[in-house]
Amino acid sequence: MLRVSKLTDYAVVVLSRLEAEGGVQTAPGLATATGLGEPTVAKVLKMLSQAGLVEGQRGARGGYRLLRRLADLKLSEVIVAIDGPIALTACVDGGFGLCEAEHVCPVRGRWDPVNAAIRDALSRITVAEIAPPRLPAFASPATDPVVVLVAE
Amino acid sequence: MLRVSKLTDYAVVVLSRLEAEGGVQTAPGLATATGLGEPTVAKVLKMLSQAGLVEGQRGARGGYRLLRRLADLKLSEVIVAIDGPIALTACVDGGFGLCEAEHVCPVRGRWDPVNAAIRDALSRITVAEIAPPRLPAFASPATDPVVVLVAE
DNA sequence: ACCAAACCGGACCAACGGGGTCCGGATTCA
DNA sequence: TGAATCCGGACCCCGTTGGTCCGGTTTGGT
Repeated sequence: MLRVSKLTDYAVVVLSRLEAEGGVQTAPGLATATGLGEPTVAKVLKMLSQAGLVEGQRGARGGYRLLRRLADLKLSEVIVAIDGPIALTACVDGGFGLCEAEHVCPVRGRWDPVNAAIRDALSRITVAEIAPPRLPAFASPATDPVVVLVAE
Repeated sequence: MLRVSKLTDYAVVVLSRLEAEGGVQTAPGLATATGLGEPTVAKVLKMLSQAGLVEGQRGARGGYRLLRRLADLKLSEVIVAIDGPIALTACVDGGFGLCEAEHVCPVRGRWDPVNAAIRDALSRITVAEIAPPRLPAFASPATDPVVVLVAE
């Protein structure tokens, strides 16, 4: 269906929350602030950390810190960090001889301009453009309102 | 992984073969010509027929016929025909009611410009541009190296 | 009139990957 | 020392994808 994973969507939410609050924030804190599951948020942050988009500080008083402004962060970077390389066809990855029709497949390498076009389009959009301008205090649900944890 | 389905890839192969040979061709014939499984080719052709990209003629001496030149066929049309609507996130363009975390999700509708950018990029590429210029049935020496495109 | 070829519209099933959870270990600060 | 927190895995459930198959219908040829 030509879709990115949900994790990428979550990453945008978490990143925007990181920038909105600023400083160092813990994974549990971000989870409650965004309404997402804590293990899921932790997973997303781990991936973003491995990709160098955020930095993790271990130990007590630890947490995650944004390394770049969202306005300087391309959406393609987030997608690559979560979903892996942007390649529309399955034949491109691995390099294994797994494709049984390898010697028959006539379109090998022909998707390259398509991949380039997609990559170009996604690199022209910054995370700041699609991030919610401000995390709305979603007042609709009857559940306990999410309290904004102010650092100080 | 931000990829289109294999069926879409097959569709490009089948379409290019349809145009290369011209006229009306049967699904089994296209299967043997492309090296793909016959049921798979039939499935792809059925989808393309439902989308109005090809026309099926039933009965003996039947087969499928290309309705438009590949140069006039946008790649996005093929993707939509096989994979469905192009929407990177499960929440399709402001759709309501389907997302269970509707009141929690803070990025609703924010992926719309991204979707638009992808659609635009894919509609600027024709099938003729990525279709193999000629189908090498057997003699393909696999010279073209497989390139992995990593978005920056 | 009959049969074979071919499309049509489904249902069906196995395999893969995504989504989510959990745990033990390492690190840092009070 | 102990609590808080990140880190790096392993693990399982489930939906989608892919590939196949079958009966029905249409059409042309003998």
